[in-house]
Parts: sequence; C-alpha cells; structure tokens
Amino acid sequence: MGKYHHGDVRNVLLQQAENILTDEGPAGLSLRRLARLTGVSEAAPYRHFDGKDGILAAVAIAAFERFAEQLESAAESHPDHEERIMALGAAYVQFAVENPQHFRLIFGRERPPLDQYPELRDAADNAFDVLQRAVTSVDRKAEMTLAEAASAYNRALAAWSRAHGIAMLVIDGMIVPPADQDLSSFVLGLLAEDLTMPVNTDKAP
Amino acid sequence: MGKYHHGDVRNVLLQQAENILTDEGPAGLSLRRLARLTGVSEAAPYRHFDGKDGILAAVAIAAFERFAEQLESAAESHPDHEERIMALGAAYVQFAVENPQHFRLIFGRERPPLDQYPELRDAADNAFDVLQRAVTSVDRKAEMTLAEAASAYNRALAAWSRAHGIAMLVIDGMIVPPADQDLSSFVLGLLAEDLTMPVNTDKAP
DNA sequence: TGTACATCAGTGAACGCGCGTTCACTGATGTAC
DNA sequence: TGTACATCAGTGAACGCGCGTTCACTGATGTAC
Repeated sequence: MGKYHHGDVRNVLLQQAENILTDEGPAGLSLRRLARLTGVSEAAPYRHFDGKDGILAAVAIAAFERFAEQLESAAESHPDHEERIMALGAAYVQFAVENPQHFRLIFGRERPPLDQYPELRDAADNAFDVLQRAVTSVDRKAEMTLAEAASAYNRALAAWSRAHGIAMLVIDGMIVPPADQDLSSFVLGLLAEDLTMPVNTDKAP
Repeated sequence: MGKYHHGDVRNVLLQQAENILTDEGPAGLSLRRLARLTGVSEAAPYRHFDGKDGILAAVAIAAFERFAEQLESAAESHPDHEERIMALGAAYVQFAVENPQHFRLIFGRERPPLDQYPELRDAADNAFDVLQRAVTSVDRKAEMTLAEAASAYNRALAAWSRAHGIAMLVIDGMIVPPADQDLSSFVLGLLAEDLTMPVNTDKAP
C-alpha cells in the first residue's frame, strides 16, 4: 500500500469535507483540519483544489446538485400545477431541514463567489431554474401574454420566498415544527395560508 | 485631556462596533480590531464587556430594539388587520434591506447564544412578540375558540416566513427587486400572492 | 525488454497573520475621616 | 480642608492558537525509444 499516488486523495478529501460540513457547518471547514482528518500532509489538498475556496466550491456544487435533484423529483411527481408548487415548497424545506449545513453553505456568506467558479454558478442556476420552471410552467397550452408571464414570475418569487423563509426560520430554530404532525404537512399548511383573507375563518380545503 | 477615565469608552466602543458591523458584517468584527479602531489598548474592551460575545450581544440587543420599533410603528399606523399584516411584512423587509448586516447578526450564527444573555433573549422575544401580536390580534371583539387561535398562530408563522424569505433572498442578492418600483410595493405584491389560485389569472384587487 | 527521463502526487517545514484572552502594572478618581 | 487609601479604567506585553499558503524536496508512476 504505497502512500504515494493512491489516486483517491481527491475523493477522500471531498468526502471528509462533507463530513466536517455536516458536523459543524461551513465555519468549521478549515483546510488544515481537513488535511489532518484525511491523514495527509497540510499541503496535499493544494494538489487537487484551488485553495480553500476551491474545496468549498466543490462541496457547494455537489450540494446544489443534490438540492436540484430533490426539487426536480418533487416537481415531476405532481402533474397538477398547484400541487406541484406545494410539493416543491415542501421538498425545499425538507432539504434544508435534512441538510441544514449544506443549505447554509449554499446560501450563506461562506459560499465562494459565483463569478469565480463557473461550475458553481451553473449548479446554482440549474437549481433555481428547476424551481422557476416548475412554478411558472402552466401545464396547459402555453403562450402567455406579457402580463401573464410577469404574473407567473412573481408567483415563482413568492413561492420561493415562502419556502426559503420557512426553511431558514426552522433551521435557525426560530420556528419549531409541531411534533405531532409531519414536517411536510406543516409546511404545506404554511405555504397555503392566504394573508389576504380575514383571520378567524374556518379553513375549508 | 486625560486619557484615563474619559468615561465614554464604552459608548465609543459600541459606536465603533456598529461601524464595523455596518461596513463588513459580523464576521469582520474582531475585538482587537475594534480596540485598535477605537484608539484604545487591546485589553481595554474587557473592562466594559464580557469578552467578544458580550460586545456582539450588546450590538445585537440594540439591533433588535431598533427592529422592534420599526415593526411596531408600522403596525400602529394600520388599524385594519389585513393592511397591518402587509405593512408589517414590508417593514420587516425594509429593515433587512436597509440594515443587512444587522439583520444577519440578529438571525445568523454569530449571534451569541440567547440563553447566555438574558437581555438579548428579551430583546429578541420582544421583537417577535410585536410581530405575533400584530398578526394574531384581530381588531374586533376578541375571544377566539381554540381552533381560531391555532389558525391565527399559523397565520403569524406564515406571514413571518414570507417576510423573512423575501428579506433573506433580497439581501443575499438572489432576488433583485425591480428598479422601476419601490421596494415596499414590490414586497406587498409578493406577500399577497396566493399560491392556491391558478397562475394565469388577471389579478384584481 | 530495459533504461532514461519527465511528470505527478505527496511531504515536512516554515512564512506571517490576526485572533481572544490574561497578566501584572500604573495612573487617575472618589471617598472617609 | 487635607490626607490616606481603596477603587476604577486603562496600558503594554505576552500566552498560545489555528489558519491559508508557499517552498524546495522526494518518491512513485508513466512514457519514449
């Protein structure tokens, strides 16, 4: 078992970076620690990554991809437009709750600048495209007027904001989802609340 | 002009901390830098604050107070319940946009633990109470059934989440508010979007 | 097939940095009598 | 009013830390002939 060229160092580094991220979040991810944990010299990671941001970018790209996949699959399984929006929101929040640190990395300030990592930008764009396509693409014919397109866009923003807000507040512990209900139905309920209706109405579905 | 006991060091430190926070965010706020910038020895801040977290807590408390004030005043100026919710949301986002770093400090991971700083906890609770009171207090008679109270609570959560999501996405640059519209009406539009309605409908007020 | 050589992946040591915090100290202020 | 003394707010130096990055190096691998 030669220690040189075992060929897998890059992957092991990435995997170990995932572990640190999951355990302690983006702030705990230092290059030296990563190298130490991987059992490799402190200079070794520089053979495989463009410094610290390079590793962060690689991890963030993977996170974006997983995020996009989960959104996509939620969208795919709901042909009905309205149901799809709701399912997307639920999937969005679920990803955040299951991977709070990845979610933080993706949206937080430790994320390397998009304009320095084209692949990262692509991964991010792709995830948001999934969102926007699913929200704005009405299932019927197509061909919207300009006003309709604008409205659809606003709707995508609104849906996104809601899911994002719930996700953030939940992973920050500001909102504690009720224990006697599963997360997804709690989220669906919040997403569907219509603020333009009077408050003390019985909610009929 | 004696340099000893000029009596104002605590305030100057706080003000300078505000400046650093505003310019560079919570991450840029180091004790040594703060001391240097204040023109005082590096040990001096320890006379006035309980270490780094102590200063962060003090700054966060002030931020929470200002936040609560602005929410309160938005709520006060709208007796109508629905308008009040909307105005609150707009004020919420406006605070975030005008004070992105304070907003980040308040909600981010640099905020000292609430259970170690009772005054910080109080400040936070107070801000959220303003929100919740404004959203759940229906202007008429009072006396809700349990179901109604639960519904009102969900409504507060929903309103809060939406505002928070918009705020976060805007200050992170993920959503860019249109330049030809003022921020508040943009936000109001997003808050009012009803996801349970079909997408290509003309929006009548 | 054997050999010379280029390339590649890893090493270990060191660079310089800024950080939070502590320490013994000193000078100024306030107070009791 | 004057003086002895306690307290308080600030100093300057040092502690130990972990960090990102660079450097000259070395051993292993792959390749051309």
